[in-house]
Amino acid sequence: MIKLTHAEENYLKAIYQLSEAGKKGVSTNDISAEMKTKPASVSDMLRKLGEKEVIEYRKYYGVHITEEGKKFALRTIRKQRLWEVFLVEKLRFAWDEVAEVADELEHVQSTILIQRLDEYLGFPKFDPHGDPIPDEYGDVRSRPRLPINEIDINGTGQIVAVKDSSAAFLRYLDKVGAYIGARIKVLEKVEFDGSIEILVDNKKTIFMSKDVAANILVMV
Amino acid sequence: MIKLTHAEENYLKAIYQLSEAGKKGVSTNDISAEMKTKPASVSDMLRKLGEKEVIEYRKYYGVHITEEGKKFALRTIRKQRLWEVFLVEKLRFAWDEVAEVADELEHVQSTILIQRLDEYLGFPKFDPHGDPIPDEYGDVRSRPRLPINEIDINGTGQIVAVKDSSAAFLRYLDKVGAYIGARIKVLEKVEFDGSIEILVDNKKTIFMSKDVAANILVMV
DNA sequence: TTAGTGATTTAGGTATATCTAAATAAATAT
DNA sequence: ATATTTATTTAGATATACCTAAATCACTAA
Repeated sequence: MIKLTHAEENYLKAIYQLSEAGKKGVSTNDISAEMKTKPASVSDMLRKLGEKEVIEYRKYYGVHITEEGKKFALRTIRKQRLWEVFLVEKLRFAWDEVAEVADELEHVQSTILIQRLDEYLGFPKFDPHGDPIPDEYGDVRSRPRLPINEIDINGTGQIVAVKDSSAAFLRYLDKVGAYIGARIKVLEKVEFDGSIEILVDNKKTIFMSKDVAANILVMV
Repeated sequence: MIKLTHAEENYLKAIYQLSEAGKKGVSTNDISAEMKTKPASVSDMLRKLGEKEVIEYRKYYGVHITEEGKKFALRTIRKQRLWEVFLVEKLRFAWDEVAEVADELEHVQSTILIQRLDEYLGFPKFDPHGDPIPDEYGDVRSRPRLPINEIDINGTGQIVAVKDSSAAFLRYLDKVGAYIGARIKVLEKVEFDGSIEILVDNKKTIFMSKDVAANILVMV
C-alpha cells in the first residue's frame, strides 16, 4: 500500500486543486507559488510523487494527477473540510480563521476518527466556505452556482461559496454583512462600472464593485 | 522564544512523566523504553533538549526537567487529555482507543484551538482515564485516591483512574463492567492471596486479583 | 582495586524536506 | 534562426529524527 508523508499529502492536494482550476497540466512554478516553497523543492517532490505513481511527471512539461493520486487528494480534502466545519460550527471559529488549524488537523491519520467526526457533524455536504465535502468514496456533489455579477436584476439566491478565500476578503465580507448561507437579491447593476447593489436577508442593502461580486458564488 | 518539534515535545512529555513517577533523575534507558526508540537516539535528543534548556543534562548521569521544561510538558499533557475527552465524550471512542489518535492531535499548534476546545468540553478537570487536566497555567488539581486493595472492607468510592492504562487492561475492565466513574464498595478481601470482591454500582459483584485491584484507583 | 558488565555516548549512515547557486532546457522575441 | 529570457532541474548544503556498530564510561563484585 502506498503511504504519503504530510508534505507529500500537501503537495498532492495542491496539484489536484490546481488541476481542477485549470483543467490541464500544472507547472512547477504554479505549485511553488501555491505551496510557498522554492521551485527546486518542488522538482524534488515531483520526482518522489512520480515514483509513487500518484502523479504522471515528465520533466520540463508539468504534471498530471493520476486516478490513484486523485483518491489521496480527495481524502485529504475531505478531512480538511470536515475539520473546518467542526472548527466553525462547534468551536465558534470565524470562517477566515480555520485554514491554518485545519491544515494541521487534516494530517491526523485515523480512518475511524474521520468517520466519527463526519457522523458527529451530521454528515455535512459543504464546508464553511461552501465548498463540497467529498464522501468516503471520493464522490463530490457540487451545487450549480454563479458569481453574483452574472445574476439578472431581481434574481435571488443564497451565498454558498467564495472564489477568493483570502483572510482579507473573508473579513471584508463579514464586515459588510455577507456570509455563507445569506439569502440575497440583486437590486441594481450599474452599467458604467459593473458595480452591483444587493439585498441581504431581506433587510440590508450592500453595494459592491464588480470585482467583489465576481468573487461571491450564489446558488440560484 | 523556544520552539519544540513534535519529537522534542514527545520526549519532553515522557521525561516529565517518568520524573513524576520516580521523583528523581531519569535514565536514557528508561526514556528509550518509554519512547520505543533506541538509547542512541535518546542521547541525541537529550543533547538537543539540553541546548534548549528544557532539561538539565549531565552525560552519563541522567536528566532532570527544568521549570521551563515542565511548562512545555504540561502544555502537551493538557492538549493530549483534552483531546482524549473530546474523542470519548463527543466521538464515542472507547477509552482504550484514544491514545494513538490523541498523540497526533496533541501536536496541533494553536493556542486558541485548545482554549475553545476546553470551553466546548465544559472545562473538564479529568480525562477519561481519570488523570487530571492541567489548566492554562499548568496548574494541576489531583484528587486524593487509593488503589482498591488499600480500601477497608465495606469502604466505598468511585473509580477515577487506572495505573496501568494498557489497551489490554482497559479492555479487561470494560469486560468485567468496571469503568471510570463507577461507584464501588469493597465486600471482601481474601487474606490468602489478597484477592478482592467488590460491588459495582450497587448491582454487580466482581472478583479480582490483588494485582488488578492495585491498578485501579478510587476516590474515597 | 581492578576486571567485567551494563548503560550510555559517539561516529557514521539513511530518509525526509527544505534551501541556494549553478546548469540546462524550453519558450519567446527580434 | 539565433539570442535572450524564463522555467526547471541538478548539485550540494542544512536540519530533523531515526538507526547500527563501535567506543567509552560508571558501577559492582570478587
